[in-house]
Amino acid sequence: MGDKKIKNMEEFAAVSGISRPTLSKFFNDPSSVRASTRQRIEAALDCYDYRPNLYAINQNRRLTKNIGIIVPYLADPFFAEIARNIEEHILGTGYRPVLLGSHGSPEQEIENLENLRLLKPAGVLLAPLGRASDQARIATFCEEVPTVLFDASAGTSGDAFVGSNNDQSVGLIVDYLCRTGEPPAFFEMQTPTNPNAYKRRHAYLAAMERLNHTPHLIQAAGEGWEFEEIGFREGTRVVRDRNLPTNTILCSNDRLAIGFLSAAYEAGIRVGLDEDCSMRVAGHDDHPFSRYTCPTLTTVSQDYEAIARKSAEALMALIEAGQVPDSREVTLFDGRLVMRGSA
Amino acid sequence: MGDKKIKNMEEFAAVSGISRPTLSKFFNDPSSVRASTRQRIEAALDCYDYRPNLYAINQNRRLTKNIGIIVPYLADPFFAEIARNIEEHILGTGYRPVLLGSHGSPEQEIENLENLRLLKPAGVLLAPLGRASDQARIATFCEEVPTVLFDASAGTSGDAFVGSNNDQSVGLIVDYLCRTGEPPAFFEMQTPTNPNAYKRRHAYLAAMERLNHTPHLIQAAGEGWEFEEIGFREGTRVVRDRNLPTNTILCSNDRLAIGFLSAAYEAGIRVGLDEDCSMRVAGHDDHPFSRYTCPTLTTVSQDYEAIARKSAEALMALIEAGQVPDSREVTLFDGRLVMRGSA
DNA sequence: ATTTATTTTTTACGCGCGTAAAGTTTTAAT
DNA sequence: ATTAAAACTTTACGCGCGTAAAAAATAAAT
Repeated sequence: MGDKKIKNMEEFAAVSGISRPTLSKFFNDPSSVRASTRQRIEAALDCYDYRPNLYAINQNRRLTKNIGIIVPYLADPFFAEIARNIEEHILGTGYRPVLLGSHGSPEQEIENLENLRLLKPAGVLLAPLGRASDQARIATFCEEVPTVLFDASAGTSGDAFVGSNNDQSVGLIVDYLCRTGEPPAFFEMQTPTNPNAYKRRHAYLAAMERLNHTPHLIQAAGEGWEFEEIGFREGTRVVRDRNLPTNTILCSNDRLAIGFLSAAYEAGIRVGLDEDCSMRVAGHDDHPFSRYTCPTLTTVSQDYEAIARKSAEALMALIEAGQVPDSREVTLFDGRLVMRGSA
Repeated sequence: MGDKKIKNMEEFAAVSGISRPTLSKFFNDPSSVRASTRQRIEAALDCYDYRPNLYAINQNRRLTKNIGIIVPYLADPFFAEIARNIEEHILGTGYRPVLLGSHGSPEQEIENLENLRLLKPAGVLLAPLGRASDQARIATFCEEVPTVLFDASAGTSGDAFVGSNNDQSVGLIVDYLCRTGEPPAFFEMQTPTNPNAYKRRHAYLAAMERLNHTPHLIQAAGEGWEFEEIGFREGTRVVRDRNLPTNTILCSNDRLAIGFLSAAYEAGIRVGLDEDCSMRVAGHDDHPFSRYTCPTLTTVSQDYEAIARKSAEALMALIEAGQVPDSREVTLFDGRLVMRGSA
């Protein structure tokens, strides 16, 4: 590392013997200068502690090297994990990730978009809240900034969408549950905030019809992002009332399932595949915590890594193309069955 | 909201009839201009869509209105939650929070500090990794930027520290466990990454001595931040070997406890207070997920809100003072006993 | 060695705003 | 009404870098 402090690029040009415009090119893209000069610059950087002023750089550039990442809820390990993956991909391309969480609030989501706009980002990766989102303003934003939506869509906003194939994944777990026991009822939120929830509901209905079984929806009341709480509360009601046509429950997502399992445990109902178990519960997403539930949660995994990679790649492609694409690319990843103890 | 787009402050000065220097003052601090002019400006903002260029603003200011927040691991809901609280407090003061996660990596932590330095932040709130942190570089950073450490300390770096009173909180739960049954053994990581872990170990030893009980440490091997995994693996071994002097386990943190409970469940051991239970397990932190474990986890809560508020306040005080304080303020919050099903 | 293409240097201007200084207007106080 | 203080306007300069254009230097190709 360097020792002597350098004030600005002018000064660094003086001590390194490289002209300032060339240095400017180098700092914007090291590969844009001749290899020999690049080495000279890097050698100088070893002797002198200099990094260009971020604000001066971005003031004149129409587009910065910032990439915004917005997720609906950072306290949900699912999103934290996927955000982490995306961050890593972005860093690998020499861009600078800026992570923002919307805390489940549509106002915060818009606020985040506004703040990002001030950063003049090269592009944005957005996982919208879903139903609660201000679709119109998101659409406006997407027209101004290259944006890839992931996890959930918001209308047809965005130049690309990366998500999971709910038809396939829900079909997979319904198939599995039917093969290994009773057909499942579907446990979900009555008015889910996430558009994936609707897709999963329909996928469940379709899968049950395909298999010639009567579908059964259990719809929990409740708003917001406290899914475990909702799963627990309504799960308690479900196991108390005991008027289910089936003892196999497929939850719309793992967080609901975590709450449901907790409710079943409290009610003294054994969940799982053993002889003495009276109920089976499955989830969806392979949430980081689902391998530590009691019993461990059988679920369908979303391919976090693939979604993160593809989202980042799609955005980089957009940025490099430098123009709005002629068509909106949609990528859906298949889920993988994760057989654990609960079903 | 405004409709007409304004390019820069000069233009906005023209249409609003306010001089540019006054506008500059206003945008830096709305309360620094006369109430009547403030109203005129705000009225103009309603008609015209203008926000000052972030980069131009910060270029000349020696200190920006940015406040950096660094947590060791964003995928841990504990840190996600505390970060969210801090963000809210920062926003309330008119500053702009910038959240960064270190992904459990000391290199990333230093990288985050370096990146923050480029942002010329008014101050930084840092929850260091702990033992793995590059203490020297953190110390250097703290001398250059007003910094409040929270959750964990790093030597005596930072102008203030806000954390929890491990002596009190561990003493509290040890007391409780002893009053209601057997004295607990202490389940922890052998080489914990977090300095709190050492404090808790000592607090446990002290509490047991005070109560005239023989302490017993169960030290799990393992590195990194996959605490549930480590708790599960070593928990499995512990319940298999069954050579414990006690059937009450106090875990150094809730994430270890979550893994441990899962292990106990898998081993068919009932945990809790009921007649048919052969083991009690308690944790520490009141992790967001600990109310959904099976059984629900008895633990000591850390006062997230208080830690977040005090950290933010301490930093704002530092910033407003505008100088290094004569003494390093240390604030420790007491824990609250959270009695649930597991002990 | 000559030509040509590529890269670097020199020179110069501008981005949008912070901010200092001096002059003017408004407000508050007597 | 007079005076002093506070707030505002005018004018002007600078921050650190992007970037365009023309000239010079270097490298590659014949």
